[in-house]
Amino acid sequence: MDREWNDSQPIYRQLRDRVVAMILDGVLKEGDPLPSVRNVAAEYRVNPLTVLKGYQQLVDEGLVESRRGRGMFINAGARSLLLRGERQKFLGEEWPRVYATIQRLGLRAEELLDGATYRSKSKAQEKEKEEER
Amino acid sequence: MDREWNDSQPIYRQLRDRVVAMILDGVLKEGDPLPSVRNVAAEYRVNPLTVLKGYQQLVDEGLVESRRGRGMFINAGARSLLLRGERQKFLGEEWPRVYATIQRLGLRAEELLDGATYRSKSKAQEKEKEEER
DNA sequence: AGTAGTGTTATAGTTAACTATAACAGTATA
DNA sequence: TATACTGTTATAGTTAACTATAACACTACT
Repeated sequence: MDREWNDSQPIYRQLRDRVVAMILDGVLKEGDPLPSVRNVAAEYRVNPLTVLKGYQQLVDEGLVESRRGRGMFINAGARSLLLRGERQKFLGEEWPRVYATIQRLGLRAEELLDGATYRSKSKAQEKEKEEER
Repeated sequence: MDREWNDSQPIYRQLRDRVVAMILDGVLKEGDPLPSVRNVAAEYRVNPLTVLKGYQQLVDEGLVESRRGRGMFINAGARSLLLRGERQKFLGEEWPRVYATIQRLGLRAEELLDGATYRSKSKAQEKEKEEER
């Protein structure tokens, strides 16, 4: 995990998103405990209350269960619940905005796929003239 | 323009982004005046200071010039300045995050980009089985 | 001169996010 | 029982974003 925060969103929400990412990536499996509130707070140099707030979101979403004195644990079904929910949220809210931006900036699918893809599909990366639209 | 605000970012930054979008889209051309601080404040039911703050960002970025008593005007060269800057910002910061999300959700970037691309390159849109990873 | 537009500054209050510090409450284990 | 982990609550202070209200400064137009 990265130790840096983004100023475009509150820390507790970024924290929530990171845990979600770890669940989706399979780094955290159902039944696994989350790293403890205090540990995370120490490691990321953040207030314990901020961590708790992020974790509480996960509890409220039904992804995580809290057992006092033991820790917080990923619920059964969390991953598929997430896949459904996050997909819908992404396609309905984030992607339309992102796509509009892409259009506006006159970016091409090739550029985007090339650059960011680690499994470099290595499709002909045609060099194209910088069009100003 | 939309009359709604998003809770994921401060209003003044969303306002800045909307003006930027209008410049990129050619709705606002160089030399054009921005809608006045008071008008925007009234129309969007937002405090004038908030609008001013959004506008000031544009001034600080060199996109807009303010003439007291007259209004705020789009600078010459604003659009190409924006194209360069926003492209870099998008490719360097936003797209990597978005791309990671797409991967995580098991969505296909090609489809998302393809689907709506105006100059539909019509690359073989292979239908692939819904993998749950 | 007067009026109605502009941007700008001042004062002051509310809320959300974050922080520091400390204590409370439950569980596991030596 | 003692210790060391867990989550949770309490108290209080800072900062950024936003708000309301008002005044100031400048420009254009009748």
